[in-house]
Amino acid sequence: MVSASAAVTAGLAGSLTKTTWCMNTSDLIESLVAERRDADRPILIAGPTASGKSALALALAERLDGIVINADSMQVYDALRILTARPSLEEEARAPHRLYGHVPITGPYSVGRWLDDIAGVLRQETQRAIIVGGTGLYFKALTQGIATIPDIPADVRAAVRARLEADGSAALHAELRAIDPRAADRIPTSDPQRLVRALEVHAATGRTLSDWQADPAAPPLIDPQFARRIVLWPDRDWLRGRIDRRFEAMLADGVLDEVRAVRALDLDPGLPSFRAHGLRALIAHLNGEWTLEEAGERVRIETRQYAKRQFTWFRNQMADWRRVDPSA
RNA sequence: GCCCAGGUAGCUCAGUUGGUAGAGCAGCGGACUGAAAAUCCGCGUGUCGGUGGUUCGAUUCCGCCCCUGGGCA
Repeated sequence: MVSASAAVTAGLAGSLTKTTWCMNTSDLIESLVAERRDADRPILIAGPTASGKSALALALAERLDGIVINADSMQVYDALRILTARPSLEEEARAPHRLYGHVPITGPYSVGRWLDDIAGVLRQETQRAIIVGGTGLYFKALTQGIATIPDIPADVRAAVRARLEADGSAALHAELRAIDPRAADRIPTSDPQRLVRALEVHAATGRTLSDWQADPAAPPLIDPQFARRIVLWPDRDWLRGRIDRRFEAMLADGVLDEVRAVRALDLDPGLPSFRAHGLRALIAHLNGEWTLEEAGERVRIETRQYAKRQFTWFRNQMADWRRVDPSA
């Protein structure tokens, strides 16, 4: 008992070095509650989809009088509560929640907007910040900073995309090589998203993406050395079962009604919010193109593949975060 | 019981005029600086249903057997 909590304290103190040992979530909660002197340290909780992040964050918020702040790129959209597995109204009532569903589904959003949003929240709120989500890039920007590049006007973005369609990626890549050889070296012709990004930054600002990124970075909003950084690391098979069951729960909660309402808006399927797993598949089902069985299988596959990419990110980009096993 | 068509990678299939085989999907690994639930890169040994035979050599040809689907009784 004594030695266990001593080990926990030692582990927290040494969490900057590589942590290979795991603890379960209830031990984690007790250890964080026990460290009273560190009550101002933000808690960062990452983890693959369906690993139980939101429940852990809520439990910690209740115990520590904290505020739960979203770090998930899809849970920000207002019309997709069930599909993106956002906390329910009842859960949101148990502790303050910020940056959930605060963006219209029709709107653009990005890591930059999120950084602005969370900066505002951190400035205003005094309760302990518990930042939770699965979007690795958001945590990276939060703890390491990101180049300060102005917003690109929508018409510039549309123009570059139109030229990609018209001229093809090889032509655009050659163009990029002429203006920003460093970016051309690291961005493959086959990666349209990054190719377009590099070109639109230059078109809108007159500076190359590489130059912007070479600028000294602004200090990160959260000092990673100061924060408690936790990444949930469940067993893969356990997670697969959770993903399957979560989809069944979404159906029971009325996800088809939610998707039907979104479909009725007749939005552009190119919208960022349409990247939400299952949205296209369930719309296809509602249109009679797929059976529910087929759409469900698609959703489960998309979700599993995403979880795998998340593991890759966490393993290689968050190697020094403390791993906690929710399946233990 | 008879006839026909199939049994090849986890799944759906292609292929080898006899020299032990390859796609898509799934899966696994990796990258990641403003759409990141995105975008992109890499990874394919599997008793080629079983067993006998022909052959230098059979997954490929022949015999028998088993299984699946369809048809006839």
